[in-house]
Amino acid sequence: MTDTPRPADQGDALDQFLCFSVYAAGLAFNRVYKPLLDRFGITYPQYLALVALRDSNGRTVSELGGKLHLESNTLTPLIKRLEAGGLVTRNRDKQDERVVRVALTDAGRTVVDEALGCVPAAILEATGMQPQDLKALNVSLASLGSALRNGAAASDADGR
Amino acid sequence: MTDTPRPADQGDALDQFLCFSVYAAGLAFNRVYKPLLDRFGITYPQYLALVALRDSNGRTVSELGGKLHLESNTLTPLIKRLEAGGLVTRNRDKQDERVVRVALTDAGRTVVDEALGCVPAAILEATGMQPQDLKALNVSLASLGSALRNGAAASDADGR
DNA sequence: CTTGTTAAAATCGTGCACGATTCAATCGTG
DNA sequence: CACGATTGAATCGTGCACGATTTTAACAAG
Repeated sequence: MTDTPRPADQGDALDQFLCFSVYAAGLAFNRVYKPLLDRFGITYPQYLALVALRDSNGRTVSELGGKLHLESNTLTPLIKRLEAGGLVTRNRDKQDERVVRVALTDAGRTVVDEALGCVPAAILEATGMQPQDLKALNVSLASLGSALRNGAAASDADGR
Repeated sequence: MTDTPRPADQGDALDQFLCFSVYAAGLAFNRVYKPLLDRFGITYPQYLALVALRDSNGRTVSELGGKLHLESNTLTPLIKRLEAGGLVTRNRDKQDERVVRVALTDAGRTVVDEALGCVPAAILEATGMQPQDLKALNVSLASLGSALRNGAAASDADGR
């Protein structure tokens, strides 16, 4: 533990790629979250969806997708699994039968609240970083993400 | 286009989560990479694997996994797809028949070199950020990633 | 009312990521 | 040499992410 005798992950071309750091950090987050969320019987994307629903319950699949940056082809099965677990309900909107509104059940709200009560603190500790550093990193990454999303649209509108 | 008239992705709890910024940035990177890599017939993880191989050809599956932070259950099928595409070869080591050595073919090397010739520049442009800012972000993220990986190991050795 | 169009969600096929397990080769010790 | 333990890779089942397509509902002329 005092030394990591694996000199293999330094100095390679991959380490110069920001995209790889993002990719690897995503994998690492997933692995830290997994044992924490297993106790609630949910996965990491499901956790994100539940947190999004907590903020604005009864949103449509599209609206949820807008927050999570996912389409219905990914969200529909995920939400159905949450429904099968009794954490959310899915109901067609009476005014517009095309849209499906997703809402937390009482059990679902309990799970999110309990998870939010302990998971973020555990994650914070796992990062070993100061809250203000994490916040700064969060701001940079959020702006990177929206640049990548808008940039793709811009090059479409641009000239191709 | 000058403005993004969707007020839906600001101010939510998710936006306060660093893990979500990492997750969303990863999705966004994937979407920018996809059309760029489609022309070479490879996926984003396959691209990362080829770049890793370019640095140290003939590495074992485990060594490659050490660089990419992946296990054989993920790498084996990925490498077999690269082999099916004629980009790498897989050979059992003569000294130790347990290990499989993966090497770029000439076609594979050509693909990586051509991809590296144009893709990184396109990605840089898509981020719309200055190289030094990206570099700083890369350093922060790399340290976050290794903290998350070591933190898990530390809590293993720590009190359990 | 009918027909063409748009919009939201769902469905399908492929590839990734991972926990758990299996299989074969190597090694360690007797 | 033998045999239990370890190691490296592969296999299997589940869930995610995505492109492409389909289905159903709403809407807009005519």
